[in-house]
Amino acid sequence: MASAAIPNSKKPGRPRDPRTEKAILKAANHLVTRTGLAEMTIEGVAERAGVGKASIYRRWPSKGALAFDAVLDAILATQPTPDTGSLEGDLVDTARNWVALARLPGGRTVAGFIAEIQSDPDLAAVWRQHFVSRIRQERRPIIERAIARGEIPARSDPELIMDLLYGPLYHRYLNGHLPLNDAFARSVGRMVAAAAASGAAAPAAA
Amino acid sequence: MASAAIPNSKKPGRPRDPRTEKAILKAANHLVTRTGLAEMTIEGVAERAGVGKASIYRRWPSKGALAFDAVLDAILATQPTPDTGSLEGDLVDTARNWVALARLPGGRTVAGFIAEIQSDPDLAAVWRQHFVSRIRQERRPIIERAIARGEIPARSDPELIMDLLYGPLYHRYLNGHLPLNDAFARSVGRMVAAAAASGAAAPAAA
DNA sequence: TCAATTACGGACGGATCGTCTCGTTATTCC
DNA sequence: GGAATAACGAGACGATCCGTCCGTAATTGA
Repeated sequence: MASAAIPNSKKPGRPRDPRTEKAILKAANHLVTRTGLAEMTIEGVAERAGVGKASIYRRWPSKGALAFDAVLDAILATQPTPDTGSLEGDLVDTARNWVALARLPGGRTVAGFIAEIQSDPDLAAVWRQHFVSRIRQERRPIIERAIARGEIPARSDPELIMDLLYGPLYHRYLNGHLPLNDAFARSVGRMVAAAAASGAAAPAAA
Repeated sequence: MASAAIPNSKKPGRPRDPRTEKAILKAANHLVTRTGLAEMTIEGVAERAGVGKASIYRRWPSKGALAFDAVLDAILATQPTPDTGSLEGDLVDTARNWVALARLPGGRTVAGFIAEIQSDPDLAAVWRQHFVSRIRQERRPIIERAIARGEIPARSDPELIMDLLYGPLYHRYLNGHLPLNDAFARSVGRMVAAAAASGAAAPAAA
């Protein structure tokens, strides 16, 4: 009954060197955070990592997929789910954390991914599943606690509230038409909390 | 005192053929709306228009600038400023119009520009000035009328309200994590109207 | 008439893509 | 031990597209 649970290499041929993968990811992380995803090239990563291009293509199907693996964990680590005791407090903190990430060195990294997924459907699917949906799943307790506290109606749509919160932040982040700062984050959190408290996020009773 | 008001060619050298410019714009419009901005190439436009690449670079500094000129008027023409008599009605109509544009054939055109400006600062400046700011300017009466009707506080921030409205629409449009449909447009308009009516878009009194 | 100037279409060198080949190395199966 | 297999770094390769340069054509002004 020995199934595929054993990580022992049982396939013939030379096994992949784990250091190769680490070197590629490290080089990709450096280039994508320093120069941006658009400027990062597979050839550049290969040169910096001291590997052949084939060793990259053997592991990742595209530049975007590699860059995603190279930076995802670090980005997610900066975005905890707050628990302040009120809906407005949680929404404001969430928004402020996001703005703080965007203003960090390398803060344009997410913008590079949004740009990339507009013309790479495969990467878009990975992005939605492992980034957008994952963060939203982690933020669900904010809404659930607000409902439990009686701050908002029980039927309030969590996805709608999340879109209302993150949407304006991404909007300024991607368009750059107005400052993306702490004051804006607070305003957005306050607005969304007010809208949700008014019951507008629940199906219309009329 | 004859100033530069006369269109007569008075500069030396061969004058530009006006048909060349029209042919380029027509070819660019076709390619950007059919295949997307990322897939459009200057070489492709030149071939389709039957002109040399230099004739394109002589007129536009980049692919994005050309595409922008080729499609801007058509896009703006689909986005009128509604006047329904209520803030919620105006916001809902604005959102619905935008969603309708996004769902049209060629509806990914704007996504291509958002992607492009993430790595083209010059195009980003043009985009902000001639698209984002222009649309916002045209929507100002929505807020002003709502203030005049007493629906929202006089100090309400129009930019904040616009970001709250457009942000969530763009968010679903660019990420594709959830459907961008008429129901969503209505919900967003209703939420933003509720938030603004609550006074959350005005500077905190506390 | 002719020098100066600018537009024209097409040719050109350069960057990067993704694939492929080379000679070598590490591992499995018999 | 030896054949088969697959990963390794290096880089050649054809393809695509970039942005500029080149020779020619059209126009102005002296």
